[in-house]
Amino acid sequence: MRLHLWIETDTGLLFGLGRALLLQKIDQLGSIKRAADELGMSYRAAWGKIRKSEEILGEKLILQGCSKRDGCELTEAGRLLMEKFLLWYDTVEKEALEKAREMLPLRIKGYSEKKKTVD
Amino acid sequence: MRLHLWIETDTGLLFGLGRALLLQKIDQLGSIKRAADELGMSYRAAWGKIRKSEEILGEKLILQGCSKRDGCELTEAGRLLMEKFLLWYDTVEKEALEKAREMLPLRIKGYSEKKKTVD
DNA sequence: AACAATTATGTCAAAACTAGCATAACATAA
DNA sequence: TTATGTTATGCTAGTTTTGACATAATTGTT
Repeated sequence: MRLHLWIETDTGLLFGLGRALLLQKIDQLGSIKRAADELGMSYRAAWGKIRKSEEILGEKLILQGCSKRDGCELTEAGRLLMEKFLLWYDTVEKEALEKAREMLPLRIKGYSEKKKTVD
Repeated sequence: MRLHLWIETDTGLLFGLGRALLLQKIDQLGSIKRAADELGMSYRAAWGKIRKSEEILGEKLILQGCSKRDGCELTEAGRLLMEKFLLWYDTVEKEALEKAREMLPLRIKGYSEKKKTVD
């Protein structure tokens, strides 16, 4: 059993674990392309997701105009959001699952803790 | 700012606020049809959603074979799940939003608390 | 028995979303 | 200055999800 959890603002934001992990990978690898490859998605998809998030947040998450030969990196805001979000997500997910165990009448089968890539 | 939050098990369950509120309405009104109307969805859609949840849960949520003239009502399991889920959701959402305010670097605009129909 | 309201489902179109192709532009290395 | 890898973006086809239509079957009312 696991949670799907994301944030949405009035303006329609949609920022969830997927985006955060993508930003994390970009940060680690210094390239949208390589991050996309490693996460098994197309560059187009990765780029599109980030763009949409930026659009709604009204803030750049990725440095533009950075080297077009060697990749790209996050903006300060991007890195901050990514880090904080992952922290928040971890906390909330843990609590929510715990509470679910206490409060919900669900026969929980395997209880497969999703392996987290948040190291 | 608000949360999207639902539960998914290994078998693919997908039970979220929408389902819970639907069950709640059915419980209140004693009819899938009337609940669907009131929630602005088609009977077909409402029925389908419930069916899918039942299927994956392996448990009836709605009494079948009940009057086809005057409506239907929840099973014991259905009512229990609905009630507990709404409680759980409320708790988790509140905590998550609070933590978000503390932890996340998001400029929260209107902070429109979603009006809850959980009375 | 005839009628009305509702459950229960199949089906098929429509709409939303996703994936992938194509391509321009550009920066850096050689 | 040519080659390569990447950012950046439009567009289209394919897939998945959702929604509406049709229609039995059933049950209570009159």
